[in-house]
Amino acid sequence: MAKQLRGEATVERLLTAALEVYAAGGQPGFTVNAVTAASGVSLGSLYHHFGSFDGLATELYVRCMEEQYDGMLAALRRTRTARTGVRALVTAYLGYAERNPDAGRFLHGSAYSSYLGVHAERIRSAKAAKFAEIAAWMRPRIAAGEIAELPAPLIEVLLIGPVAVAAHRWLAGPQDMDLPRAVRVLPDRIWRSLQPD
Amino acid sequence: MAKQLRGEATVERLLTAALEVYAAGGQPGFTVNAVTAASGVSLGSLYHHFGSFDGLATELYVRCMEEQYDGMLAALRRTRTARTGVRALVTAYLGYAERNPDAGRFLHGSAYSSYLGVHAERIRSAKAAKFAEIAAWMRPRIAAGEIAELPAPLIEVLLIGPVAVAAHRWLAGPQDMDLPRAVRVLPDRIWRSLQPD
DNA sequence: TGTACATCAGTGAACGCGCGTTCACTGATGTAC
DNA sequence: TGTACATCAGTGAACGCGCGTTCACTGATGTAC
Repeated sequence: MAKQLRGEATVERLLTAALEVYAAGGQPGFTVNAVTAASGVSLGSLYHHFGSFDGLATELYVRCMEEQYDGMLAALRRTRTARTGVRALVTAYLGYAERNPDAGRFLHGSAYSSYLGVHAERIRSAKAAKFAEIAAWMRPRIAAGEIAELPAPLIEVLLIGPVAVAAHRWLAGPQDMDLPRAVRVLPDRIWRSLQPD
Repeated sequence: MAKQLRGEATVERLLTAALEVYAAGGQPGFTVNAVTAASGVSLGSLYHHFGSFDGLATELYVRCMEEQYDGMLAALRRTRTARTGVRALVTAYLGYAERNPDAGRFLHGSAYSSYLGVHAERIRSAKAAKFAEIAAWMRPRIAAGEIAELPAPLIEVLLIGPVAVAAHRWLAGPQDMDLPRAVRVLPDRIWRSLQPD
């Protein structure tokens, strides 16, 4: 028997409400009851679709993360050189955070949180799959001597580290981080750190 | 009347036990009851000294953070040039995480957590005070054209971003991050990103 | 085309657990004179 | 040197709250024949 369509709509309503609840109340306000109240969906229905509250949170995390990486990959494909590619990745990351602050806050705030423990593998593999595409883009450029020959995790750290911290600072308090300036400055600075000798 | 000495010993026992509890059970296992049980100190005594459980967690956070930054500052003072200074900061950060994995995990895991909301100002100002010392070291070097002329928050992001993410990856699972290699590679790479044009 | 039936989807009251916190109290320590 | 007293330090039973989860159930949907 085919899946019913209204089920998908309910799932959507729950995930949307969950992000709103997190945005409004942060980690402490992020509870099953708050999400059911905000979505208008019953408690039992939530459990029917997600199995547990951690399950819902994991699903939301994976979706936001994939959305962000898909944006970065789309930007990457519009480029040709190693330099413009790296710069596009940096800009796209910051752009996503700027356009989707709620998702950004959820991603950053959940990164080390309780449900990561339970569904760690799900999240890890989803993230690895997305980063593998970026790595695939880099591989020939590294071979061609356009990007420094470093282990993938270190390239990732140099690329994502500064933007992740910058985005987090901005999301925590816009007065402490001038995001437009970060968008202007960081792409070049990060590109320098990845250039070959 | 002077403060009694045994009070300080109790505070010490509680903070030590709290770090152990966090290391053993992570965020979910980090509770008042677990800390009192592990320390052998009574619940009432904990509240006498810290006022609340969040208060204890904040105190622990500030201590670990200051310990880490003090290590970085000590390393910084042993250097003379801008390049060796930046490299020393990077190495000291990673070295602290390697030597104090429990503290590192607590710092990373607590960064966006519940009690940061309550005592946010306490934590923010303590961190700002420590980073101000690093900024003071950099200022004359920037003026002398040895370090790129960037806003302090962006310098901080370029410096701390990659090491923070690298340390976090290593703490989450040593198999995903070759820390000795990071210690060899990152100082130079981060230095490049901070060099003037 | 109609009916029987399996499965998907949704409901909401009820439950138990463990959390952070309170509070009335006792004991220890140092100061005043 | 001794005693009275204020304050610091420590105790642990008890409390209420809100959390995630369960479950017996009804309703909706699509398939089989």
